[in-house]
Amino acid sequence: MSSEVDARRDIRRKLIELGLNPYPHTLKGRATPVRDIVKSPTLGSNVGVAGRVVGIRRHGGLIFFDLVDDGHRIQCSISRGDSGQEVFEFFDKFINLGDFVYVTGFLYYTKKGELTISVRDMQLLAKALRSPPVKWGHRVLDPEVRYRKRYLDIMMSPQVRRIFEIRFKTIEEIRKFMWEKGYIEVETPILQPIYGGAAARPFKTYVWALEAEWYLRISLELYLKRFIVAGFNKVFEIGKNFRNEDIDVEHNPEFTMMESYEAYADYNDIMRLTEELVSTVARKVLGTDVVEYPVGKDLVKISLSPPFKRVTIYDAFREFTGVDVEALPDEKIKEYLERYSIKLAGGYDRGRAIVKLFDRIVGREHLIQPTFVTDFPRSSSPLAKPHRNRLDLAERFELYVGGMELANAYTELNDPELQASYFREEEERRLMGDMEAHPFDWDFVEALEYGMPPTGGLGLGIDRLVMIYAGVNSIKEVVPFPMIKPREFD
RNA sequence: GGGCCCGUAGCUCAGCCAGGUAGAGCGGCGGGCUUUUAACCCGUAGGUCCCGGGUUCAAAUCCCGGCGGGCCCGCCA
Repeated sequence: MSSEVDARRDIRRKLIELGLNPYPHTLKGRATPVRDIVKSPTLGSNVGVAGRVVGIRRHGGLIFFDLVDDGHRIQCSISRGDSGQEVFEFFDKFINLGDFVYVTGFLYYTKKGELTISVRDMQLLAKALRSPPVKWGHRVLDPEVRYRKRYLDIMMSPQVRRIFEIRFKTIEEIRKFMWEKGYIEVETPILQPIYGGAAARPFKTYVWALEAEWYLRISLELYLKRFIVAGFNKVFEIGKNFRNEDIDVEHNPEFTMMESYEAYADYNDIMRLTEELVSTVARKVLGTDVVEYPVGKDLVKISLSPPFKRVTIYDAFREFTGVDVEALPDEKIKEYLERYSIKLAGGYDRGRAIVKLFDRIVGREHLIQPTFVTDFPRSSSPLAKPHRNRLDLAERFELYVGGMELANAYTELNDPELQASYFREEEERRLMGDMEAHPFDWDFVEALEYGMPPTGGLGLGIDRLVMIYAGVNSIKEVVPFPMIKPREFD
């Protein structure tokens, strides 16, 4: 089974015996990025290139091989005649697929017209003891291998590499966008004595120094608002949240959020900010704000150009189901809950029931093109400010794209007395068994008591945004190292 | 939490339904080949058939239990 590894260990040993370090500290010369060489090749010029050997084609006295450097491939050739006996035999005896090498030589085009380096000298930079599992450019297929050994998935498949290029470029462009809007990027604690800002089951941990049980944050919200209380007008943070819940194609227990808070803004301002961000970042990252996203068996064109559609949650029900939920008596709503086998932890609550029904019936299926769903029932949104025109609603919106909730935002609640009473409601539900009810955060209420200006806040799911940008419908495709059970080493 | 599917060589898979010597292609190794590019030709090595139990003269194959993975449903973003 390990015969291949054994053979390569032999080569490693032989090299050492010959006084050739299989893992040298430095290159013998200068390496130019393959990206630059491919972009504007100067024929006949002497170049030095470093990379991984991902393909070898032997033709007797001539060998073609492919190097990949930072995702860019270039072909090299070694021949007895042009490269010399010594270089030829070094490659033949000591180089395998997967090795990192440094080569110098001259650029030319082969008969088939491919840009190639005619190698004159080479240096082994790092010996690989294992061969890549697939040929370069071909996808690793076993999903378990892909997720467990993601480095192989990325190494061998440019399509997979591209997804992560999109991911990290997206994060970079979001930062630039927010900076340009005058937001300051801040940091808040990941370990917290009281978690909050969302409805979710937390991860618990123990702080030895304080002899106390703490939590990993489930959102960034309550600490960012403390920054607004502190007097910063525009803050944002990009960071990991942790929710101790199930793993599926839209959820990973550890996921990345961008949250922002802006003093003197309301949720209408935040809608404009959000649609501008989503389209601007798309254009920066992809060069376009029109994407294709798999919905069921179809690839659907999605336009991310502002303005996005705006619809209240009640109008969305009317539009997509023909049902006037607003006018339904509680008994009817309970019937619907029954029909869709939705259980409400913590007892029946009209507002929260309506939101659940919305998630189930409307959101996933109908909201493919970017849509702001607004004005949620107040009782479902304990951190949002009641609607200026209707006390039973909250000034809240969710952004849906591709049937996924991408963002959640409020005109933030800044009345400490109301906030305390909403926390009390949550506490009651918690006592009635709702594991995900918000815990009462006294310290946060006290902060509000010192005065928080009118504020608009946004939470944006980065992983899901990247899914939309990359056109993939599983969060595992965009999380570099998705959560998976560890395996014993064999 | 519930359901469905999958697990055989480094990789992709066949063999399982209908029990009877463990197979192919690619990759590896050896040989040939000086313009190939998923190179080609010849040869060769390589297996805990996921694990444990049961049925049977005989289990990769049938049955039970477990482990791992994927997908769907429920819940959350």
